[in-house]
Amino acid sequence: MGKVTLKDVAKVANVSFTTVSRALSGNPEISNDTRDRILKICEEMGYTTNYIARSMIKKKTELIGLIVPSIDNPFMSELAYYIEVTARRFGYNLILCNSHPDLNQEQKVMKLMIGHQVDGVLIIPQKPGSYENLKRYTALIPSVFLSENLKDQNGSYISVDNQRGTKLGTEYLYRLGHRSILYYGCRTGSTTHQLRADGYIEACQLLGIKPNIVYFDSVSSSIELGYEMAHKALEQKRKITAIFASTDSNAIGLMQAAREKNIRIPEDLSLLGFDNIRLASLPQIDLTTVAQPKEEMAVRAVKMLIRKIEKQSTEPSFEIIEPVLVERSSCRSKLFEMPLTTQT
Amino acid sequence: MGKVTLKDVAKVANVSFTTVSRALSGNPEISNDTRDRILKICEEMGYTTNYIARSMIKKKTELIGLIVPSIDNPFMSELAYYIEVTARRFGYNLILCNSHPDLNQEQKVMKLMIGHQVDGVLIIPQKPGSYENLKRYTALIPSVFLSENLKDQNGSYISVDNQRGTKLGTEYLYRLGHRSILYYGCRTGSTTHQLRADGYIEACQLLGIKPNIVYFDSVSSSIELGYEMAHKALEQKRKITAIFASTDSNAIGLMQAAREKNIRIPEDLSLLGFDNIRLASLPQIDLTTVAQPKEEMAVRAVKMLIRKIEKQSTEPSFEIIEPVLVERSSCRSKLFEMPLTTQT
DNA sequence: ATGAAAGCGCTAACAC
DNA sequence: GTGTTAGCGCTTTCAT
Repeated sequence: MGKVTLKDVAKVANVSFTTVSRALSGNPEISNDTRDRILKICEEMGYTTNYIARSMIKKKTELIGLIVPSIDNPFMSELAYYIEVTARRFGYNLILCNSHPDLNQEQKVMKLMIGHQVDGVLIIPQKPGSYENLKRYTALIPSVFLSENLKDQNGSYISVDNQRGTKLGTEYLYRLGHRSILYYGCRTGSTTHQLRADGYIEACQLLGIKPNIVYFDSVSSSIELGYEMAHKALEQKRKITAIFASTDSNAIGLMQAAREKNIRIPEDLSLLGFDNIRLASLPQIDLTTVAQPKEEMAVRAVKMLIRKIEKQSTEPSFEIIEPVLVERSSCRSKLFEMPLTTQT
Repeated sequence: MGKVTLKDVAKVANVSFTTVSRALSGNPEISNDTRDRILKICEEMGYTTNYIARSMIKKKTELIGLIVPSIDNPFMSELAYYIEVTARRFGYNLILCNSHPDLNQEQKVMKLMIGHQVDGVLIIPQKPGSYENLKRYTALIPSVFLSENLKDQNGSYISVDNQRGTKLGTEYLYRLGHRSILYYGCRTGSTTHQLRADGYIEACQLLGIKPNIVYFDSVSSSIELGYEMAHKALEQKRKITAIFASTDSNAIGLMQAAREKNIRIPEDLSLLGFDNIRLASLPQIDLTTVAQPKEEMAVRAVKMLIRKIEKQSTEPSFEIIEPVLVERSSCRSKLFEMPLTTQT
């Protein structure tokens, strides 16, 4: 198991180990003959560079830490995929840690990563309190938060324009003829959710319709929660013609509850989601939704982090990504319902 | 950004840096006074151990490499979640790489991980050829393959008992009264799929019913493929009463095709899957399936790898996990259809 | 064009 | 108990 080192190669090639190092690093101050000869010997002996040793000197590991609440969440695993691919494209590898179940754990893995000398950290925060929780460490090392607005706190982040997203969605429903739109599942205590609700309210005011919001008093969204809370919301049914769910998960949970109540989507009720998780595109779901462009977010987060690493900067900066409406089949136009006579 | 080192602390504490090292490592050959004093100074100065430097000497990085085809696949991200949690419980961290799109890439990331001096590698193989593809490197470093049978090739692996799984499933359908069961989506060229088909055939022979298999000529399963291939398979409808899909993805794709053809599941057709991916439990899907116990597989894979690391062993070994039938609503009993008179 | 030597931050073996 | 020294595998001066 003893790995082949520069010294081993040097011995065989009858040169100093410095020369071998030069051959491998493409240093020009070496004759082509020796370089070729050495490279061939390296290949034969199965030499592999020890990045650890190199890091000691270069003070760079080419490692990026990725902290996610839980990688088995489809939204996060998709982000993680694009992050890994992008990072590797720029020569960086990923150390992955789940920060669940609590802020303590999140701190612990952050410390761990710093100990491993990662060049920078990408954090998908676990809770609204995550930024405060990690502040002490993000000051030490280039860090970027992903997917949460850090409004008013001076950290770096990439986030979708949540407010614009709900405004967009509300306008879309309005254009389809909906005038009584319920906003479903605003999580109290989350900046992101606050912004989403704000966008909805703003659009309502602009369009002259009355806002109607169902709040959730929980720390995370899930299909189960969306299902449980749905029954209450669906009681309002007579009045409302469309529901704008704060997340796709909530929407999908509600979808199930609606089915049990024999409320057809979109015939009886239009349903709009937010996030565009994978599930939304499943034929059995086919949910119209306001998409967070995951690939773009991941790519920009990695690029921002690498810029910070290269400048050794911990200065805050941020980028806001435009959301995109993805039309599927869960919303229908109410316009065709109007009797033609009204137009004459 | 210059991090605090042992030397820095030593200077402040007025001791040699060895003493500081001893204080931190809990070495007993040191007075309580100095230890406490030093620990306090470390805390104040914000010292963090440089694992990189430690690794150089210990020749252990406490890092495990995880190679997955694509982390955004829900099955894999779920496995990855349990792997990370288990690994960290044993003091190991994870380096994550996606091996897509090809065997070349898989080799590249494997080399990379070895370069980073990971203590061992966990591989979710990309293709049947992956083992052969990585052989050269798995010989160098403790490695465990996960989720693929490596029958006849001498590598280490953890896999569900695929053959037993399909036997189990077929028997289940038989018990429900099905006698004409189509096996849907056997991928040619995959050992795993071969074993699954074998289990189905074996059960059929034991039960005295005729095997009926639809083969897929592709390298991976997906909902889309399951959907596309379904139309042909559903033509056989008159004769068959149940379909056993080789994977949940295939089952879900077929489900959609069935709906378009107005074939009701389970009323007109029973459907059984394999894997128990997250989607299967979605209320809108609710697919009965033969589950791969993901958590158990992940835990056992990590434990096996750590055992190898501790023994510095590259000897092959394997563990086969028992599949579990998860009943949901996509299969129905045909028994009640039989007129009672037949029993008199 | 090549070699010798220093040193990255740490642990471990050996003195005292 | 504490300090001294060597050295992990590599890159990077500085000589030659």
